[in-house]
Amino acid sequence: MDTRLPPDGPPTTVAEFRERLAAVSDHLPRRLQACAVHVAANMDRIAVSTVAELAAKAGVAPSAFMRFCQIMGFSGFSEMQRLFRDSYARPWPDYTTRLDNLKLAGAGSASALVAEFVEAGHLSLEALAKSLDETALTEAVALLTKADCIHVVGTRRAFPVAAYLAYVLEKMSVSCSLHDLVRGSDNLDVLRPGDALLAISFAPYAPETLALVKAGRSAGLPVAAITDRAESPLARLATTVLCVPEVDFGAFRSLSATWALSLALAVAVGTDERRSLPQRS
Amino acid sequence: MDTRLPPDGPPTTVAEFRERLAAVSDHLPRRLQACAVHVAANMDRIAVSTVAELAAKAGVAPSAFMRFCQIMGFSGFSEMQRLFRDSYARPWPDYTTRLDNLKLAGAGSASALVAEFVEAGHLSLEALAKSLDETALTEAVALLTKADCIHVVGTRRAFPVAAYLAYVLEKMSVSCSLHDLVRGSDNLDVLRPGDALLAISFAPYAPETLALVKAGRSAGLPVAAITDRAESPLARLATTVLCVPEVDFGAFRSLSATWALSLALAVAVGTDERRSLPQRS
DNA sequence: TTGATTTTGGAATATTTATTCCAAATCGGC
DNA sequence: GCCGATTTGGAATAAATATTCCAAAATCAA
Repeated sequence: MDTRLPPDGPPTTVAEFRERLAAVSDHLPRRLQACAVHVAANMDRIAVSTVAELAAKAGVAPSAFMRFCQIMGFSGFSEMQRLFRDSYARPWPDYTTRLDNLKLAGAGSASALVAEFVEAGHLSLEALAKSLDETALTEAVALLTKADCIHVVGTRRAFPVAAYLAYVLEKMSVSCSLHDLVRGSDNLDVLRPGDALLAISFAPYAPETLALVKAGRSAGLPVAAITDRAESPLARLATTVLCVPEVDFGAFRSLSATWALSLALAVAVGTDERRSLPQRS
Repeated sequence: MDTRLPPDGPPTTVAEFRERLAAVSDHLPRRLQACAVHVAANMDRIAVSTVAELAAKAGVAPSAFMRFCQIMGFSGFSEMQRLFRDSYARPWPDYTTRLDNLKLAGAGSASALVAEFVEAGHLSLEALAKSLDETALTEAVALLTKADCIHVVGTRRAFPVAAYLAYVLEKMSVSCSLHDLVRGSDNLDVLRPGDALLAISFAPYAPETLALVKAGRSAGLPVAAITDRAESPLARLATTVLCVPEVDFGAFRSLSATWALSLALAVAVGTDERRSLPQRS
C-alpha cells in the first residue's frame, strides 16, 4: 500500500497517537485493520505487553503487527511502546490496593461497603462521560435558560437531587421552585406560561412526578428530564431527555453520575449570559 | 545468607506483595534495603520497566535487584513483573479522550462542565478511599445501630444528603427522623434518651445544625458526624467524626464521595444483624 | 588484626523479544 | 483465468533483557 505522508515524525503523545490511528484506520488491508481495531480497544495494554501477545490477541502474525507500528509512524514496536510506558503514570500506588484492603475487611462490613460504593461511583461517572448526549444537554440548558421560573420536581430517591438543584439554582439567582410532592404542599396553579419543568425520576417512576410533568406539558411548558433510560415513562413525556447510566450496588444507587450531570446543568443554566434575552416559545 | 522461610510461594496479588515487602523490609542489607524502599515508592513502574532501569533508579547493581526479587519470593524479576502486568486493569480505554473532547467543547459550555464535575467526582472518590478512617466508621455504625431512633440533620447543601440518608434508612426499616431545620418544622422535644444523631455539615457550618447537635449532646445523645475537616466545629461536638475530602470545582461541591460514604453508612446500619431483618430486593 | 561470613558489582551466559526478509498467498484489473 | 502489485506468515537474525556466577569488598566477632 502507499503509506504516503511519512509524516513529520511519530506521535509524541497519546492524543496524537489516537488522531493518527483514526486518520489511518480506514483504507487499510485486512490484517493491519485488525491491528488497528485491537489497539484502539486495548490501548492500555500496549505498555505491558509484547508484540507476540498483542499480535496473538489481534489475530495476526507478529510481523504484521510490526508493520502496523511502522505505519503508525514509529520505527518499530519498541518505540511505540515507549510512548505508552512513559505516559503511564497511575494514581494506584496506594489507591487500588487501598480499595482491595477495604473490601478485604469482610463482606458486609462498613469499610467493604464504602469500597463498593466508591467503585460504583467511579463506574457511573465513567459511563456518564462515555454516553453523554451533548445535543440533549445543550437543548436542556437552552430550554431552562429561557424559562421565567424553573420548577424542579423529584420524589423519593430523586428528591435529594431535586433539592440540591433547587438550592444551587437559587444560589445563582435563578428563580426556581422545588416541588415537594411528598408533603403535598403543592398545587398546579404555580405553573405559568413561560416557566419550565426540570424533572428527575428513576425506576420505578413515581406517579406523582409523572402527573406533575403531564400537567406541565398540557399547560404547554417545556420539560427537561433526568432519568435512567431513554424509554422511561418520563422520557416519553419530556421535551429533552438526559440519561444517566447509574451503576447500582445491590439495590442501592450511587447517584454520583446524576450528581455530576445535575450540577453541570445547574451551573450552565446559572452562568448562561443569554439569561435575560426574550424569545420564548 | 539466611533467607529463612522460603515461604509457601510468591505473592499472587498486589496486596500480598505489599505485606511481604513490609515483613521483609527491616533486617535487610544496605543495597537490598535500597531496593525495597525504591520499590515501595514506585510500585506502579514495575510493570513497565526493566531490571536495569529499576536497579539504576534504586542506585544498586542489576544483580542486587535480582536478588531482591528472589527474597520477595519470586523466581526472578520476570515473575515479579508478571504479577504487576497482569493486575494492571484499565480505567483508560477511550474514556480519558472522551473527557478531553467534552472539555474541548469550550470552557463554560455545559459539556465541559460535565467533564469537570466528573473529574472532581473521581478525585473525591479516590481521596475518600485513601483517607477513610475505618475505626471511626465502625464506631459510627455501632453507635447508630444501637439507637432507638436516628435523627438525621443537615441543611443547605448537606440537606440532600440528609434527605437521602433518611430515605434509605426508612426503606430499610430503621426508625429515623429527618430534621428539616429550614422549614423550622422542628422542635427539640423529639430527642429522647436512647436516640442518636447523625449530622452532616460542611463549611460554612450552618448554625442551626450545630445548635441541634449541641442540644443533642447536652441531652446525652451520641452524635455521628459527616463533615469536611477534622477540625470543623461539628467535629468538635461529635462523638464520632467521618471526614469526607470533597474536591470542589469552582464554588461547587461534587458530593460524590459524601454520597458513597453516606450510603455505605446507611446500608451498614440497615443490614446490621443486631437490628431487625435486613432487606434488599 | 585476623579469619570466617555476608554482601556486592560486574562480566559471562541464557533467554526472551523485537525486527527483518523473502517466498507463498491474495487481491484487483483486464 | 492471467499478470502485476500488494499483503501475509513464518523462519532467520539481531537486539535487548534477564539471570547466574564468582572474585573482590565489606562486615563482623573474636
